[in-house]
Amino acid sequence: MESPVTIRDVAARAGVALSSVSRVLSGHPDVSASMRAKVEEAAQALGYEPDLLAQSLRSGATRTIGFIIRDIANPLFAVVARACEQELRRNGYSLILMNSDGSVETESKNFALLRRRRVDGVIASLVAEDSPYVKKTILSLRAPLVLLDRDVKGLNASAVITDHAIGVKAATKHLIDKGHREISFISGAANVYTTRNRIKGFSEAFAEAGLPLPEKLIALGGFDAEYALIHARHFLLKNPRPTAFIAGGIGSTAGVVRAFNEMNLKIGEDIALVALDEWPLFDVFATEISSVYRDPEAIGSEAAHLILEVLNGNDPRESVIDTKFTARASSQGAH
Amino acid sequence: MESPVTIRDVAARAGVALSSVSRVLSGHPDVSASMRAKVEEAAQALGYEPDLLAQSLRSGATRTIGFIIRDIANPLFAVVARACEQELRRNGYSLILMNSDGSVETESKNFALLRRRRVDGVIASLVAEDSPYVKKTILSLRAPLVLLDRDVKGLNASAVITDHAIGVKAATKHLIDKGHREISFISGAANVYTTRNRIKGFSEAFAEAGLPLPEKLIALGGFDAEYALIHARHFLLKNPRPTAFIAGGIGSTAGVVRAFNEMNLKIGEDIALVALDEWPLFDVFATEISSVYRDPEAIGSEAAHLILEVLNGNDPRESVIDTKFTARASSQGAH
DNA sequence: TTAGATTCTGGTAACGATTCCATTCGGGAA
DNA sequence: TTCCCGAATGGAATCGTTACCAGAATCTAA
Repeated sequence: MESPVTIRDVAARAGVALSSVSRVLSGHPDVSASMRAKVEEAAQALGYEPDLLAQSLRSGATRTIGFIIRDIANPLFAVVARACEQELRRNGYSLILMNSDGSVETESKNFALLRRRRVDGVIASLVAEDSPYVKKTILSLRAPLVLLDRDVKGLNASAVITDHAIGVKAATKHLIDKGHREISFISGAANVYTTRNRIKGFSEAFAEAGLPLPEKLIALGGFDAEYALIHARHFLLKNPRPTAFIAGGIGSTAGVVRAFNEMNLKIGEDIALVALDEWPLFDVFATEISSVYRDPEAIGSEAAHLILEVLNGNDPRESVIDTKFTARASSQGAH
Repeated sequence: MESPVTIRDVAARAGVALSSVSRVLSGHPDVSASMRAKVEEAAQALGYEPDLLAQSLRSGATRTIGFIIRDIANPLFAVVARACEQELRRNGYSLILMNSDGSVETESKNFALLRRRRVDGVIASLVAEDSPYVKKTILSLRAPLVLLDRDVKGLNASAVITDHAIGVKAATKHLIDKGHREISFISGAANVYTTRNRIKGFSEAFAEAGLPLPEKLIALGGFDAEYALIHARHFLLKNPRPTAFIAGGIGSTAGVVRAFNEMNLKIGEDIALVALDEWPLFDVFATEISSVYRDPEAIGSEAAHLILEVLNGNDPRESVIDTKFTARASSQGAH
């Protein structure tokens, strides 16, 4: 009910000048004890709270970080976002969340809006690295940027990079060792580092085994379940049929497994599967699924650290998170 | 590289007054065609973008909504948040995300920070309805509020309420019909509407069947997996042992199923289970689990609608989302 | 006692936008 | 020609805060 109380009201009540109130409240050294007492009493009595908007306008810093992501409902990224928000909050920053819905245009609009909101920095998982918007949009941001698993040249941005290759390579080698040759790989498009780095691991394993890459079984076009479903279906009708699948992400895994179900293929018996990334209740309802795991908590808090570093005057840098392959029942021998 | 261009620069380039530029850009009717042309040319040429911070300070509206939630990594709430953000974005609002980490103190601090940030409204899923902080904190918010599945008296807030009772009652009736009597119910504390409403459905089913409520098998204390694990373990060692479990939420389900696994109980054979809420890949890796479903997309977009309604001058109101019980293999007869 | 340095305080100009008020310039009516 | 009204424009105040500058008061040293 009471109207918001400003520094002006505090000054009036304490019987001092605006500037003195400001000095007391912002901890300036040149204030007498009596002045401090008067102002603090008045501020307390009136329940004064500084207006962050006005402070931001004046100081140029909003203590606000933009977080742009394809889809917060991807459980991996939800954990990334949580860890990131927690760490930023501990440091006095708030997080503005935006989904880009898989659209480079939406993403670009999101960047523009964050710029107009004068955020102090942005953490982003780009939809694509090669869109014509991207570089222009980002360069005009005039704020530090942390990329999540993306590699865009000439940006001077920080990045949290995941070493997918190491985990995918181990997974692929494992499948090859088990006798699989016709291994299908379904994931998002190659215009993001994530995919390229995974394919790198996939290819290296084949090369080291002296085997040809099964190029016709690779589908790189979308992280969504629908894309994976359509391509898994298609591959499963081929002759020879793939004996194993590597699904690049939670959405892809959902699509691939739906295709298996449609064709009544039992995972680990009729068909092998390795999932890249795990999801909630993985440990109780997918205990048999071999996986390549990355720690989303680490990614989120590392992203926060990187942006805070730059805000504290340090140079942008890259930080690498590793992945770990775990073999389970879903990736046994080929028949 | 270029320093940010202000309305001042535009005025200088166009050779007109600040106020004229503002009038043109904000679509005021009293501007001549030539003035409009001059200003628009200058704004275009300089790449002028209005500063939302300054606009907010002046206008009193930040076009920003706070979103306070226990844990964004709960996949249900991640979908709620996505739908909400999308809808708000379409209407020109941005969303500030804050996790309260299950702590009423953190929650209270979050509210205070949002107040200082002068958000236009807040959407919140409270940790508890009865904490001493809650009402004071919320009343001092001075902005419209939408509660998610919470019932706090005397607030004049909007709310998106889920009718859990109907789904839980159907689930409980189903279990009773299948011969279960010793049904355990594990969920969060009763100081949130969610839990009370679920227990209402649970109780009603027993009452209508003329059976006593199995009070000793009810554990209401936490939505987290750990709480559910500990209490499920404990109940499973009782004599007589419960023959069925209802797990209140995704975390609870995780804990309960872990307890089953520890004791080598096979779901649907040795023990019956109904999960409240579904999770990602439920349809492919938990196809046998009976569930009570609520649509998180609907909850999120409805929350956005409710806050927009109040921002447009309407009175706060309540909106109810229903739930649906689906029987599957996990909830067959007792032995 | 006085010059000079040190505290401390108040007034005022920003930050970038909007909005009210007053002024100017036409055009139309008497 | 004079008067008035409306359209168009510029100037200034304002949102709530911080920071600079100048002046007053106190203190130290010669």
